[in-house]
Amino acid sequence: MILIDGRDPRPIYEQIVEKLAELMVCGALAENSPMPSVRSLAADLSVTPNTVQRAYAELERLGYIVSIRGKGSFVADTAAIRRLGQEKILAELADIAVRASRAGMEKEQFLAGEDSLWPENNTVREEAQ
Amino acid sequence: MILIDGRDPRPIYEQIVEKLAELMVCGALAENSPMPSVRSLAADLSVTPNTVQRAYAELERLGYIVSIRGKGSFVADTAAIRRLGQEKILAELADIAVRASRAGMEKEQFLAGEDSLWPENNTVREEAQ
Amino acid sequence: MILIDGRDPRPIYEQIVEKLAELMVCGALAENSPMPSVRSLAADLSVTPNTVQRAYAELERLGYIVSIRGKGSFVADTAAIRRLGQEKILAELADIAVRASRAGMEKEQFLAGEDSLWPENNTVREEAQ
Amino acid sequence: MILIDGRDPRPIYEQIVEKLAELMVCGALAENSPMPSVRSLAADLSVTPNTVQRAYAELERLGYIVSIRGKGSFVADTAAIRRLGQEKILAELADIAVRASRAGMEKEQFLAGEDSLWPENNTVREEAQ
DNA sequence: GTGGTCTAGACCACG
DNA sequence: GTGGTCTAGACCACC
Repeated sequence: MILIDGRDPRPIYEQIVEKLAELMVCGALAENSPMPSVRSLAADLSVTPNTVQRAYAELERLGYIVSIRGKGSFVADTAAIRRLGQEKILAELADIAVRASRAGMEKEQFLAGEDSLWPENNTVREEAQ
Repeated sequence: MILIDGRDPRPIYEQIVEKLAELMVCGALAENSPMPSVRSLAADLSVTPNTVQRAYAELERLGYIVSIRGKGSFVADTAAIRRLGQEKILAELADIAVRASRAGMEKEQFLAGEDSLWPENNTVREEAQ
Repeated sequence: MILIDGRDPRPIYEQIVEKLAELMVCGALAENSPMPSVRSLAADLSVTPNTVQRAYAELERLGYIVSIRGKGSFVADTAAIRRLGQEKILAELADIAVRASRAGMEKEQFLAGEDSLWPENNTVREEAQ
Repeated sequence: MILIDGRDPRPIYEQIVEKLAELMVCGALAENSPMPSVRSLAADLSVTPNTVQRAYAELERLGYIVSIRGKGSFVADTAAIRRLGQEKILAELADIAVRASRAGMEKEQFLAGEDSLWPENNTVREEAQ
């Protein structure tokens, strides 16, 4: 389902949070559907349940899931999650735009790169990797 | 010259690296111009020279500066640095694009947001927030 | 009659206890009147009878109801319950007062806030929020 | 400095958070003053450093302290903390007021109790306990 | 020295 | 079975 990268400098629980959040934003995890249990996901990832627990706690704090003691964890309102995700992406985009500007890129150059990088184009190009 | 943010979770030396790299990408630090000495910069930032030293080492590893024993540190080939910076930005842009696509954003929506976020536009529009 | 909040971190049985206790303190459940049977309330709330059973046990321990084997559960002496509830509230009030004092609030400020927060006032004032 | 209560049903780390937050709201911990280190406080309280660590993480998330890797943890802007604390107290007061109202208390009764419970009065009365 | 993460195991309350 | 807390000990990066 998801994979953790030992070379990634970020803590494991944070990688789990990001991967799972992405799956929800993509719509791969439907609203109200049950998350894998803390223990089972921990076994799958070969990490201690404690670490998964921490990731789930973070996800709940961010409003991505709700955890119910004795019943399990469930993904929360998907529409809100997608909205949050899109806002986050636009914020990152704003940041990258000012950095591009300071790096001396022209607006047209940026938009062009932007245009050609959109995934639907990539599928047409069929590049390796 | 540059300022350290105590609330930033990243290590201090990394903040220094990023700030200095940005100054080079912007062109604020000209090619071959001498970097401030480790000790003077450390005094300016009120950090231990050890930390600045580490930042300089990282900058040299990244190819942003060259250190010459007994003479000091100098900013390296600016054009190459800018090129590197722009490539890095495009890579990040590609990543953001696929995530936006997966989050259900339309290409037009993305490009529009992109267009309006470009810094020079923002200064011109001056909309009420 | 009462509703369970899935997002409430407290255990379900505790929510049931609180809701029922409130109904008694309000006077909505008259003295000696029969409580709904464990099974019927469980069906109403869509929880397992086990959970309601636990709530009733807690209510009996607190002196809010008396259970008579083979006959059912009945609400206990209402006057005493109300008195208990009021004492509990005053105790909480005392705690809040010392904390407010330590937080640097003036007595007048506290009493004023107190005055304006009384429910009957709120309905009368109807200020724009 | 602070004491944890084994009979308190709340988790230990939460008790620590509350106690420390209170000390800051009271002004007992001055702005920018260093918090005890995770390990030393853990030793004082006879709990594992992990538990104190969690409490500190929560305090940082709430904006009460800032933790700097390799340097220690420091109490944040005291004025803002006090303001937050006072708002929290007023919120609790509002809650308790509606409960008192529902419990059949008269507004005058509530305000009177309120008035006599203010700590400055207590010091005059010099009651035991 | 500091804060932060992780492990391996245990216990608890809940449903 | 579930989520949640805690322990005892380890390791890491940073200053």
